Amino acid sequence: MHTVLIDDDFDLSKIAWSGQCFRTRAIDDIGTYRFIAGDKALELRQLQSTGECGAGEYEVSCDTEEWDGFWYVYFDLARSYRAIREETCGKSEFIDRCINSGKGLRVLNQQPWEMLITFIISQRKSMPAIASAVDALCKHFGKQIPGSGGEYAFPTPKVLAEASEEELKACSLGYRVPYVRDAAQMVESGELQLQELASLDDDALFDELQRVHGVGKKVANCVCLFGYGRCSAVPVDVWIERAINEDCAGVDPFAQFGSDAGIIQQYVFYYMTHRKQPQ
DNA sequence: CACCAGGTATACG
DNA sequence: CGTATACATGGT
Repeated sequence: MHTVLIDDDFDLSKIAWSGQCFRTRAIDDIGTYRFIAGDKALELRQLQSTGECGAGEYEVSCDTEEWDGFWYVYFDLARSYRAIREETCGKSEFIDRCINSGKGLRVLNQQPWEMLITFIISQRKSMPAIASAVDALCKHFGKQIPGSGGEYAFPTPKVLAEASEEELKACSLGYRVPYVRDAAQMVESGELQLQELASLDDDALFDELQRVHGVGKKVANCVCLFGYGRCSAVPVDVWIERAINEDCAGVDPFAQFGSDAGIIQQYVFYYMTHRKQPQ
């Protein structure tokens, strides 16, 4: 338990409900959030604000070593989101509106395995439904995380590869059960080496991921962006499609942002899913 | 209680 | 090649 100073955009609420991590919880009513990644859990809250967009002092539940070695990377704190906001400002009225609404967002660096399974599950599910299915999967198949307040780690490839169809079905995976099993078996057998894929270029990584049954363009892009830090990857789902068609006159607004396109996509996704207006 | 959800595989023409 | 359709199940 110690405090850290974060000198950049960092809005826990926006990060938590931005559709990239589904195991986050609001712990109390004073702004404490719990994030779970792999076999680690972290609680944190803002103590003091020193700037806009959530910059300031935060109390974190881990030690300095774990913060510097893991969570600093997880929260992508080496990147200046303020700089990205400033650089992109003024290029598009719509994008400006999205970024303004999502100020404080960050794109998290999560684990490829967890992203692969989570986004296979995500297809044709609402965000609350994704969260409950992933939760059920972790409770059924994950190890308890000591001192985490009863949280479970994300299950290993081995455990999911050996799980029965009935056990997986009990986690509300529906027709995705064979997808999850196949993915787990490919990883467990070594047919798909997630660690090795990190050395591939963006296009090769994108193609390799789609060898998995149930992984198409959208899920592959999510894994590239959220699991491998490929910030040029733009997952296009119904919300982004809607933004392109209804707010951008059918013209893709992301390509112009090059290696930051995936980050801009996240602001747009946040805007589209949080704006008060029935489409 | 219909309707839709951070899509994809498969079957057509 | 492009377009149409089935898919399981939970939130709202």
